Parts: sequence; C-alpha cells; structure tokens
Amino acid sequence: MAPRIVQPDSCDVPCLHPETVLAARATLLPLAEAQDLAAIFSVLADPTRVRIVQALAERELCVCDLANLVGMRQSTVSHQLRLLRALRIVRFRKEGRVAYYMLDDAHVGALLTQGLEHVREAAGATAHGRTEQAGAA
Amino acid sequence: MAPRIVQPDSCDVPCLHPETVLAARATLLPLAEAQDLAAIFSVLADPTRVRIVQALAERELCVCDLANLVGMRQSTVSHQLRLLRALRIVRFRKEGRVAYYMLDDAHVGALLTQGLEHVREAAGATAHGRTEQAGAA
DNA sequence: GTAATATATGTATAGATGTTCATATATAAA
DNA sequence: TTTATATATGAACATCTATACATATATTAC
Repeated sequence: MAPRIVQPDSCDVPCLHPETVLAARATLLPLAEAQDLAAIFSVLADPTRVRIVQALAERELCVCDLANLVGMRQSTVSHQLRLLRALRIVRFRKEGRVAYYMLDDAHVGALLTQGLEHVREAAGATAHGRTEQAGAA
Repeated sequence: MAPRIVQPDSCDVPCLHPETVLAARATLLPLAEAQDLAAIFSVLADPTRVRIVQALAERELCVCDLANLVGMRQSTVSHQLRLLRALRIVRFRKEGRVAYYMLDDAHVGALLTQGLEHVREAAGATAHGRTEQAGAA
C-alpha cells in the first residue's frame, strides 16, 4: 500500500488554512489506528470474502461446501479462510478430516449487515461499478 | 481482483453436505450485491482514505490542507479525492481556485464510526498489521 | 501397512492499487 | 497579457492481492 515511503517533512504545498489544519490534526486518527481500521475494512473489500463471511454468519460450513457455494477452488477458499482465521474473523472445529468453519467476530458480521443496508438503500445510486459509470471518473 | 475468471461449472471438490449448501445458496448474496458491498468497504480499506474521510466528517477542508494533514503529496490526495468523488463519498464546493471538500455520504461515515468502535474495543487483540504479524499471508 | 480424501500450503501470475513526478487546467493577481 | 498558484490528470512504478495449479499433511477406510 505504500510503495515508496517518502512522507516529506510536512508537505509539498503550502497550507492555506494552518489553523484549521492544526485543529484537524488534533482529532486526526493516529496512523496506527487508521491502519487497523483499514485492515478491518479490507476483510470485506473482496466479494468472495463478503460471501464467505455472510454465509458463515448464518451457519457453519465445511471448506468443500464453501467452495461449492462460492464456486471457487478448494485451495482458493482455503487461502481466504486462512486470512480470515489470522484476523480472528472465523474459527473452525475439526471433525475427523472435515473442518467446519464459523464466524468468530460479531463486529465484522455487524459491519457487513450495516453495509448491506446501505447498499440496498442506495440501490444502485451510489457505489455501483457495473452499468452506471460510477461517477465522474 | 479476479485475474483468471475460471469459475468451474460447480467446483473441483465434492460436496459433503449438499442440502446445507443448497440452503446456504438460497440466502447467498448475489455476486453483484457482493461486489457492491465490497466496493463500499474498499473505500475504507486504505489508511490514507480512512484519515481523509474521518477528517472530512468533522469539517470541510481544501486539498492542500488535506495534503498537509495526512502528510502526502497534493497529487496523491487529489487522486484519492477523485476516487471518493466518483463513489459519491465526498463532494466539494469551489471558491476561486480553492476546492473545499466535505463528506457526502452518511453511510460511509457511519461505517467508519462503527469500525472505529470495534478497533478501540479490540484494542490490538484482533486486526493489527503492526507488531503482530497480522496473518500468515 | 496402503489407499482415499479433506484440508492446508508453496509457488506462480495476472491484475489492481497507492504513490510519485511531471504537467495540464483553471482562476486570480499584477 | 503575463505570472502565480490551487487543483486535476497522465504516466510510471513498486507493491499487494486473488486466484489457480501442484503438492504436502492429516485422518479415515481398507
């Protein structure tokens, strides 16, 4: 995300409203916190993971069932589950050689639900990347 | 996000619990919806954008002030603002040659707030990308 | 023991992303 | 008109990411 960490002493442009910036800086999220936050949202920033998380929010599923559900390779799903496990988003119980995954983070489930409401409200007016040309790009 | 769109007819692995999968498929998010959702979360999946959005949630700021605030080049901020504009997350008013940006999407602001609560609750137990190795990626 | 199978992991790769520099555009000032 | 400046945009580049294939590991069945 940060190819070249240059981060100049302050900036390359002059500050038009130094006092406003100073005030804003007082409530600016610390970088570390911004990174944590970004990390959480990154979890749901992928359609496949969104589906996995949403599916697991309703019932536990084994890996091959998940693969069938989302229509992707077992290894693909396994990689995503590893990521979700590392972030404590999901956990699993093992029964013989079958691993049953379930959600382990109510936060993320709640975020997903809230996001879903927004998408359904907006209903194509806002964040589409499909038919509409998503803004004045 | 989908380098090779292979999407086999169903899957490469057998289904251990066909009925469960069938049930899950009934409530599975349609791909389009999952993509919209992922797109929204992608907005906040970057620390710089998180900071920009959070700052603009409190007050309007011009581009160069924002650049100073987040410690990045003017062009960098401008590119991010373009993205945020395209997704209707922010809007701006122009006064002379100065562009004052402000938040234009309460949804995203709310998501950010909710996410922030979670981060502060978890307080380093969950989604860090710093000292802990946030995932064996 | 061997064979079968569910899951995990190593590696490769195409595509996406965030940042930068250089430059264009637009507006104000002289 | 010329100059200065705030913002936007084009292009390049390093890095990250999501997927796939191949294979390893673990567990059950034989």
